[in-house]
Parts: sequence; C-alpha cells; structure tokens
Amino acid sequence: MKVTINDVAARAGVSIKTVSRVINNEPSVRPATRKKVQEAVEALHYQPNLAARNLAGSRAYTIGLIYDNPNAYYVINMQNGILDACKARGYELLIHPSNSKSESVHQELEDLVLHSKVAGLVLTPPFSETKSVIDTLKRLNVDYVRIVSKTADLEDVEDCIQVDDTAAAFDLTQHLLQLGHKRIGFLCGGEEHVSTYGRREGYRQALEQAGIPVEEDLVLKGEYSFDSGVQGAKKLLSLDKPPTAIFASNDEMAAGALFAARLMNIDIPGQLSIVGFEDSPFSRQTWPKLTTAHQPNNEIAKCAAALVLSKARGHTATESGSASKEAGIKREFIPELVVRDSSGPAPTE
Amino acid sequence: MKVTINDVAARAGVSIKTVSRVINNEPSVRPATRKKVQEAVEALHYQPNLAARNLAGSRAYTIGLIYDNPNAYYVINMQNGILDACKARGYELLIHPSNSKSESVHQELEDLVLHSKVAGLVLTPPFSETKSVIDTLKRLNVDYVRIVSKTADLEDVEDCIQVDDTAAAFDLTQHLLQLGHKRIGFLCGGEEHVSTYGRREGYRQALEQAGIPVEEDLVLKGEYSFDSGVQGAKKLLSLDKPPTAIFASNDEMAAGALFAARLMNIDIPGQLSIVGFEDSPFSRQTWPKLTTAHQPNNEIAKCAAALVLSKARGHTATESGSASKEAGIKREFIPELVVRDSSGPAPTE
DNA sequence: GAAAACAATGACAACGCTGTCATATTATCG
DNA sequence: CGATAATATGACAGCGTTGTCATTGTTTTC
Repeated sequence: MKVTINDVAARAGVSIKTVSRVINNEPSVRPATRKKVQEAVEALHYQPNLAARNLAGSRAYTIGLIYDNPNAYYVINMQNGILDACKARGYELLIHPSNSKSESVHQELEDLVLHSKVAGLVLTPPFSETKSVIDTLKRLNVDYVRIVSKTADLEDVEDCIQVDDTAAAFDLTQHLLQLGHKRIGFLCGGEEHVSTYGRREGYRQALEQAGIPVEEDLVLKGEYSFDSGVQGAKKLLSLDKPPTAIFASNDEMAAGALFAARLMNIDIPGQLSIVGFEDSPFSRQTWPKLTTAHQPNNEIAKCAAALVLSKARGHTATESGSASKEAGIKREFIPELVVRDSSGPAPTE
Repeated sequence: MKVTINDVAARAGVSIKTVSRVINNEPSVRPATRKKVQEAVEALHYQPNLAARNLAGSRAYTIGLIYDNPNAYYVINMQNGILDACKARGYELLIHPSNSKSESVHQELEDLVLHSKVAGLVLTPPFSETKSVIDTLKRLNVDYVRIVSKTADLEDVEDCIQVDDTAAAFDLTQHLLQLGHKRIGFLCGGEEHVSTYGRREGYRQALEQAGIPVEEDLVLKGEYSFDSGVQGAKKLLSLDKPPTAIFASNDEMAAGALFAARLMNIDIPGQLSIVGFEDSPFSRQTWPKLTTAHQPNNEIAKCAAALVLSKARGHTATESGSASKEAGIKREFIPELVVRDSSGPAPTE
C-alpha cells in the first residue's frame, strides 16, 4: 500500500541512496542505473514522503503564501497560480491569511518559518510592501518573493515581481481622455497599498500629457472596497460640477461607483463613464460590463512561485541543470486595457 | 534559534518522552512535572516540528480541503473556516482544487493521502456527493467529512455536515408568494450538485402548499454561473407570459438574471422580482441588492473541520479528554432568508 | 509491613528520507 | 599497462518526533 524508498531500491537492485539521487536529479548516476531506478519508481507508483524529506533534508518542500486581501478573486487566482507552479515541481502550498494591521504578523511569520519548514514565501501587498515584514523575513533568513507595485525607489528588485500600475493607469486614463473626457474623477485605493500611489500617478501623468491640470477635488481617498466606491462616487457626483468619468482604483470600487450612479439615476456610459482596474471576474458581471485593466494574477503568482523555488534551490547547488533556472520567469507585468461597456464618449454639454 | 524537544527536556530536567507526553496531553504525568515542562515550553517558545511528528507518529497534522467550485467567495469562506478550526488545534490546511469532471480525481486523492499524510479531508460539493469519490476514500481508509445538501436518502449521515437547501428554498419561494407572485420562474443549478434538486424541491413544495401548480416551462436547467443566469432569465422573460419573479439557484445566477433584466429594460423589483441563494458578498454589490438565503459557509467549514479532527483523534484514543469531542459541533444548517431590494410586490396586471 | 497493583518516567528503536564520507568502479593519461 | 584521477555507488548516521516496553517510584491492600 505505502511504498517507500526501500521498496524502490530493492526492486531496482540498488541502494536507497542511489534512488534518492535519481529522484532528486543529482549527478553521478550512470544512465543505465538511472533508468532502472526510474522504471522501479514508475512500476511501484513511488512518491517520496514529504515529512521525511522535510525532516531529513536541508531543503523544504512547502511554499507559503501570505496575504491579507478581502478580494476573494485575487486570492484564489494567486493560490491557483502558485499551486500550478508547485505541482509541476512536487511542492505543496501552505496558505496563510493574516492581518496586516495587527502587530502579530511578525510572530506569525516566525512561527510559520520555524514550525513548518518552508522553502520560501510568496508575499502579496500590503505585506510585500511593508518594510518591517521584509526585515523580519531577512532576519529569519528565509527566501521570499514579493509581488509589488512597480515604483522607482524599489530596493532589492531581484526579490520582486513587479506590476506596473502607473503604466496601466496611464493607459486607462488616456482611454478616457480619448473619449473626450476632460473632468475625470479618481477614487484612490487604501493608503497601505503602494499600488494606490502608482495608479494615481498614472492618472496624473496622462492628464499632464494631455495638458489638463489635476483638480484636487476630483481625487478622493478611499480603500479597495465596494462601499468605498459607492461613497466616493456619491461624493464626486454631488459636486457642483461633477466629472464625466470616474477612474476607480479597482473593479470592486468601480462596481460600487456603478451602484452609486444607479442610485442617482445616472446613465452609464451615456452620462458617465466608469473604469476599474484588475479585470476580476465580476467586472464582467456588472451592468454594464466594466472597462478595466487586465491584471493577470494567476500568471503573476505562477512566476512568483517559480522564482521562490528557483531561489530556494539555488542554495543547495546539488542541481544538475546548473545556474540560471530563473530564465523565462517574467518579472514585470503591465496590466492591459480592456474596453467594455462602462466607458463611452463624453457627453456633449 | 530552532528549539527542539531536547532543549525543552533539558531545561525541565526530564526526558524527551515526558515532554512529548505533556505536549500531547497524554495521561500519566504528575501535575508538578507537567507544570515544569509547560514552563519550559513557554520559556523557550517551543513548537513541535511538524515534519517530525508526521513522520514518527501514527497521526497526521494536516487536513485537506477538496473542492471544485468556480465561486471564489465560497472557496475562501471554506478555507478561512477550516483554517480557524485548524489553528486552534495546531493543524495545517492543504488545499486541493480539483476537477470533478475529470477521472483523475481518484488518483489525485490517492496521491494526496499517501504522499502527504493527512489527518482527514473536508469535501465540498460536488465531490462530497459523488459516490465513486466516497468509495475511493473509504478504500483509502482516510477520515473525511462531507459538506452536503440535505436529502432524505442520505447514507452515512455521521460523516456529513448538512445544508438544508429545501427548507431555505421553501422560505425564499414563500417570500415571493407572500408578495403576491403567482408565476415564479426557477433557474436550476448544475446537475452534478445535489443542492440543485434540493432547492428545486423547496420551490415545488412552497408552490404546492400555496395551491399553485408547477409550470414546467418556468423551470429551466442551468448551472451555478453568471452566464447561465443571464441565459435562463432571457429565456424566461421572452416567454409569452413571462413570470413576475425569478428564483435563481444562487447569487451568481441571480446577478446574471439581473443583468438580463437590465438588458431588456425591465425594472427590478417593480416589474420583476429576483432572488438568489447563498448571500455571497456580491449579493450586496448588485443593483439592486439581492434578496437571498444566507448560507454561513465560514461556520459550516469550521464545523466540518472540527468534525474531521475529532474523528481523526478518535482513533488514537490517547486523549485525556475522552469520548465525545463532537459535542457542540453543529451538523445541520438552514440558510436563512435575507430580504433586500431585489424582491417586491407582484405587479398588478 | 510486605506484596501486589498501579502510576510516572525514561531508554531506545522506529518513521522515510537526505548528507557525509568511505569505497568500488570506470575512465584517463603517460 | 599501471598509476592516477574521476565517477558511481553504498553504509551509515542523523533529522525531531512518537510508540513500545522496561524500569522506577508510589499507592493500595490485607
């Protein structure tokens, strides 16, 4: 029922150490021997026991995902992406939702790393952008990859998968400008997210390029939630001179803005255009469907996981396939404009 | 840095076996000794190493969650609920998304159980309701708890957490009837889900009680997705004599129905009432907000996990706190009617 | 108060693998 | 062809726990 390395060794007529070499892709095994072992593995459906590997080896076979994100779609996409990368390499995923506002994160991280040996961690915003968290991780000497918003003053770029929020926000804003909008409201995300600033910056740059000054009244603080979108839009639309378009910093906020517009009997996109950011599934489930920027979270997560693993493996240079395993791992993503039905020509006054 | 059972033993002046006894709550340790050990554990921040426990012990310290559900909110809630239960008891969660339509599930399950020792599995629909999957699990002799839709002919009730879809659907339908609706369309979920039948049955019973015959034209096949909701609603609303209310089998379908109604310029709830099922976050993010039945997935998952763990522990009767650990674990849930804005009085003809 | 019963503790061998190091085999070279 | 250098393989000791079983206290019992 339960087949161990001994069974394989016996069947292949070699020592367990040789079997170990084969399954770990270590050098110094003659092709013929390797083949014998591989056949035995196949025949017996052998799968190395994870607990034993973790215990015995210096490497670990689990990667952890740290997140604090109320957006279920985001989280699921991250998980699936990582899982994809893990499965291909025989690793497992340990998920760890946490609260970025609580001070306990550091203790939790320490426990996680010490208690259940992890090969590495994937961090999502806002953890990935919190210095104290990164410091803790450095102190614990654990590998990690941060999924972060691209900014100029980023340290340790090699630990990061970057998302260029600024460029995407620029495109989105330009799209609105091209539709003839001159007054474009902007709903900011939470201040603990660097993406908030990146997206606003893209908005600013596009306006600047078009020679339109940023009106501070049109830029509202908020957070990445539906309710925040509702509140923000209400406020913008109650202005004496309301904007003809609203850039909501994510899809959830955009859905909220849509909701507020409906409340106020405003036609979308006839009287008001709304754009979101992320292209989460429900940007297709609103009425009308949202114009947004597609952020390939699944793919991003996959790359992050691949990067963590290549780092983790880097240490134990026992690999045969030497050097740069990192080749082919995309390190920067620019969300792409997706035009749907929530944006249209600016109304003629 | 990394503190092991040896460190604790040394500090407490006992053997490692005694420490093991204390941390596992085994009997036969004098209170004074127990206290000494506990103090040492505290002082050193000792946390037993999971890999070692898994390897050495007969029990496992990981619980697996098997799901195949496109609904991100559902999955996240399940995960969080299980994680809650796990954390309290020092277990870990291994998530395993799978494809219920593929034949590979059985092999995957086998690998999962054999490869990474699990204490037990939590199954969600449709796996929890698929006989062949259950058979495989029985054969593998692994503990599991199934989250299922309550039905009369359910075997092995003690393995289940039941959700009474019929009762909730009955309430929802009755709500519509009380608003004066006589022609109520029904959009079915996927046929692989038992809940689909339960919900339809509740709908039927309510109509029957009200003395209204079920019109087969008003009951449409579908699946638990937004698009299916759109299609179904379009069809119903194109009928010669369209219904005045639509019961969508879940919130996503209801959102789809809402979308279709908007497309056809139908006022909700003025001309048409729509109700959903589940009370997922986005039932609050549609316009108008959905009347639905609240299904406490987080709580359900928590109970499922608690049940798995109590089962797993049952085997190793080493526990001090004897017998029925299962006390206090809720085994049946009836989603509760939540009236919001998508349902209103039937239009006068 | 000695025998019997029981409770508390510890020594030591697993668990299934990887790491280290010694050994056996094969290739290389003068 | 013999010596030397690689290369391939295996023996064996951990990794940090738990499980088994033997040993040492501590009660109870008559």
